[in-house]
Amino acid sequence: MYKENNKTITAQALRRMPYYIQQLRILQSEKIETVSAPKIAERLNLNEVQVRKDFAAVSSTKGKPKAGFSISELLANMEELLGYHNSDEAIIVGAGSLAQAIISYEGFQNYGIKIVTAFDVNPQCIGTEINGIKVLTADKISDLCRRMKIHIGIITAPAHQAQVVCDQLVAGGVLAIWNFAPVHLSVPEHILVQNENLAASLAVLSKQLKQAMKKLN
Amino acid sequence: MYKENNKTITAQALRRMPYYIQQLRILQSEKIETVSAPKIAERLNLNEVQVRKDFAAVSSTKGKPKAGFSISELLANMEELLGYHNSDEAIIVGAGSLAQAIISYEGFQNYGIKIVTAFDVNPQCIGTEINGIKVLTADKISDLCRRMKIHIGIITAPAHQAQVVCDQLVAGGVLAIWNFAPVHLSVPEHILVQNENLAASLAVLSKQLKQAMKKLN
DNA sequence: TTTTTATCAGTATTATTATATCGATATTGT
DNA sequence: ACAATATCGATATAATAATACTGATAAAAA
Repeated sequence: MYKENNKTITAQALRRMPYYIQQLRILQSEKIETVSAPKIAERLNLNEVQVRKDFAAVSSTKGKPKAGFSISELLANMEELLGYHNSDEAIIVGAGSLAQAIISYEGFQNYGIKIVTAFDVNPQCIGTEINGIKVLTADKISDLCRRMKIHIGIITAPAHQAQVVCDQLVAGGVLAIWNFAPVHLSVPEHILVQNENLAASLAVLSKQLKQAMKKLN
Repeated sequence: MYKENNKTITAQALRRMPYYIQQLRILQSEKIETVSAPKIAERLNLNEVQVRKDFAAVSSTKGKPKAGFSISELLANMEELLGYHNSDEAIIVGAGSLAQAIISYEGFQNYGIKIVTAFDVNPQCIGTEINGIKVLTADKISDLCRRMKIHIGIITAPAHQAQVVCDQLVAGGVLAIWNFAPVHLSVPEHILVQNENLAASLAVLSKQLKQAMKKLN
């Protein structure tokens, strides 16, 4: 749970923000200026009250009965909240196809994160470029992080290398780690780890599907 | 929330299963036969009670005071739960680097999902292979899904194509969609959509980091 | 054999998140 | 100007998830 000008935004609400932004942008491109919570709720298949609360939690101004909220203000508030305008540099470790996908991910920089270098252990990759980002040898991780004061590390290395890489990042002074390896990472207390575990999502999907199929029979 | 032999597994517990499996496998490889909830909790930085409840929810046998749970049984139960042994076929739409990463993802089939074909609109990709999986032209999506009775579709296409692709999948009889495009998909009631939104995770990470940095100053 | 101890199962409590309800109010149409 | 209506904010309730507590018990130690 996070606070922004004495308002509280829940973790779940934060995860919904990108979807709101997407919808608001669409409306904005249609020259619409205000929108109500129920309208957005309908478009995103969410509960009306939930959307209104989320809007209230980020919006710097109040919504008006009947009219709703100002789209441009909501967008500005959400972008501010998500750190669109203050970019922080990041590095990525493991220069495989996942790294490539992440590097070329549209709207990455919008979230205040800019990938400056990639690392890999494979000598074949080293020296090459991915979307304009150089791939360096993995021994230099801590060194470069320290010199460039990098705060964010992204791990797309294979599971068996993830902990080693993680330790190097921490040694280099990295504060937040975005981990795509399907393993738990041990880190000191103060380090943030955000796990992006395909396996976990797959587990949920697979289970849900099993349920759904059972119903069909 | 899901039921398995009159036990209830929460969605959150399900997401933790892959982590448990990972740890249990490590212990098993060290020839250890039983493990207690607090031990696993410590390794994964989780609450002891949470782990015990999760174990109780999947385990076919009870844990023993002082000794804990049988590792091999827990593993068998978790694998069964996640559908390790009954594979369902899936297709992936959008044959870019993300698709490649997913296709080559280790242990994919473990979750009961096997990718049989990829699709793309780009004529350059069509006919090529990614890790042994053929890339076909996107017009054939519904047709192939229907003919092969595919139940799972994975969308790695760009945001602006996602809804079109989604509609084609639904038209082809797909029941569950794993969506990597950072947009909301409109689907009929009965279709399952699992969103894997990098933007949403990034939003959380970025916000957390901002908080953490504030503390440091 | 008795005591100690780690762990369990079950129940209670708390925290978080989602949804429902209701009176107040700005806008629209009569 | 007035009534109808969509939407708001606020408060209340419900659902879900996490954590704390307690007495019972199997295994290890004395």
